[in-house]
Amino acid sequence: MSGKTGTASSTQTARATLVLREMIIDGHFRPGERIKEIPLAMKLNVSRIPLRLALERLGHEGLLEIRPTRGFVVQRFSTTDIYDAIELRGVLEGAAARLAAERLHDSRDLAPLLEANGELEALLRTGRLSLDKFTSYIELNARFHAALIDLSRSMILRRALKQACALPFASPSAFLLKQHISTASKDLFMIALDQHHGIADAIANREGMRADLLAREHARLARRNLDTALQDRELLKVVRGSKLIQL
Amino acid sequence: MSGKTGTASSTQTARATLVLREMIIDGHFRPGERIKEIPLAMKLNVSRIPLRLALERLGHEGLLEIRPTRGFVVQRFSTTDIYDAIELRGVLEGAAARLAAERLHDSRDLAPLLEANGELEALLRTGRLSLDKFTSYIELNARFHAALIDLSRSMILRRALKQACALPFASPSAFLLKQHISTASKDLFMIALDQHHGIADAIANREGMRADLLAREHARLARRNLDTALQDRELLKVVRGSKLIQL
DNA sequence: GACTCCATAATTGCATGCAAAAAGTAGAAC
DNA sequence: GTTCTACTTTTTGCATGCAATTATGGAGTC
Repeated sequence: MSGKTGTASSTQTARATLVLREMIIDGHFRPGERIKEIPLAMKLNVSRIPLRLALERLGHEGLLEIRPTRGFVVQRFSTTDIYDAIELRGVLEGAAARLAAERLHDSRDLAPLLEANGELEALLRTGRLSLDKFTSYIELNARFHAALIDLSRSMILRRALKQACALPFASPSAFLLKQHISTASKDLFMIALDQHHGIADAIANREGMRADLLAREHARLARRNLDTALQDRELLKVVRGSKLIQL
Repeated sequence: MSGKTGTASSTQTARATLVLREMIIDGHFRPGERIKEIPLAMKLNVSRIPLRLALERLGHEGLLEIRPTRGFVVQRFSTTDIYDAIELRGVLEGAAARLAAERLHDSRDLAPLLEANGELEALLRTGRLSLDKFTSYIELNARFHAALIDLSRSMILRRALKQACALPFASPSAFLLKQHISTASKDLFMIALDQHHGIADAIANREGMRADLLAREHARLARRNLDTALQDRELLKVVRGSKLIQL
């Protein structure tokens, strides 16, 4: 009668964190709402201890506000917050790109970055984007960004970037929507890829400043996508975490 | 017989977090050492639940590494990590300064920043630095940095900066040591103050780029202090968190 | 009608004990 | 001498129940 409800994960805490994160992002709670442990624990079929740990984690991720001895409250985000979260990612990825340029020893280390770019290029060349190509795109894009932070060789920066990307609308693929495929957005993919090439080139030439600026500008592409989404209410509905945004 | 051992704080978790943080920073554990809950709980006079929560928090601060279902391990830092942590703070404060410049509406909002600078100036003018003047310096310096992040009007950036400064050697006053007072370091204080003025001036004139670069360079002063400390083993011993550094 | 104060209800904080998983250990087979 | 395996020990994960804290509602007072 316990937690055999399908979602297989090693511990109750991990399970609760996963489920609760999705619930919050999907808007099952009102922003500003205080979360009550006991009813929620019953709903999630876990006891209060793992639930508490899950709440704590989501608090550190930024989805919940931690009020000592007074529970957890669902965080509220303004559009400015979202701009700032994207800008923050840009600043951090910019720093990573600069460090990558400054710390590059062997140009062979660039391989993962160049590979991701190569595959992205191949993907975009093959005519229209289908749905599964879109999925591949997201995955390859993630690989590029992972390779970039690897090149920075900075544990500190990696931690900070991971933290920044924990917010659902801050990740590199936050505003890449299936719905965009058919519209006039292939241009944006090409621009993004060009920026990828630029970043790789800058790092290869040890042009730290250029790499920094390009990476920042690259992040601002997400901002443009956000603007598109914000103008179209229907589109905004499918954006992950949009329920947490108060316009 | 319970936790009436003096250290008054609202909850067991808060108490445990406080004490444990100091223990880790003071080097009561070896970097890389796995922390065992039960003995530690007995040592701290708390049960395992609040201890677990404290461990979790310190994990998110970056002092501990979280290994799911395999406990917590004391984080190990290289000198590069410390440089990176300082650089990260510089990048974030730079972004804050730039946003402050871009978002400044009313120049009267600069008051807290200018006030802190004014008092710092007065403090440095009055002859030699005594010990309590040094304490005031640290406090005023903190006020300046708090005012800066306030001016950025960015909750996101504030969160990120707070997270970055959680590491003991990343905070703005990390390498300001009592031991520095008498040595040839008044110059550094004056340089720091000059940078403060420059940042305030840049913000007042809405020169975002200048504010950004000055704030970054300002953070690098900490790096210089770090270099001084690294060259002198005796000095390094009194640096907060130095036991976590493996040379 | 607003305010204070108190009683009651709701909610979080925590200790204990047990179960499950991981780490460590010894012995046997190769 | 090495590797695999079974067993023991250690350690983490979690549910329950109780204590302490905080919110709530209502009576009394100004």
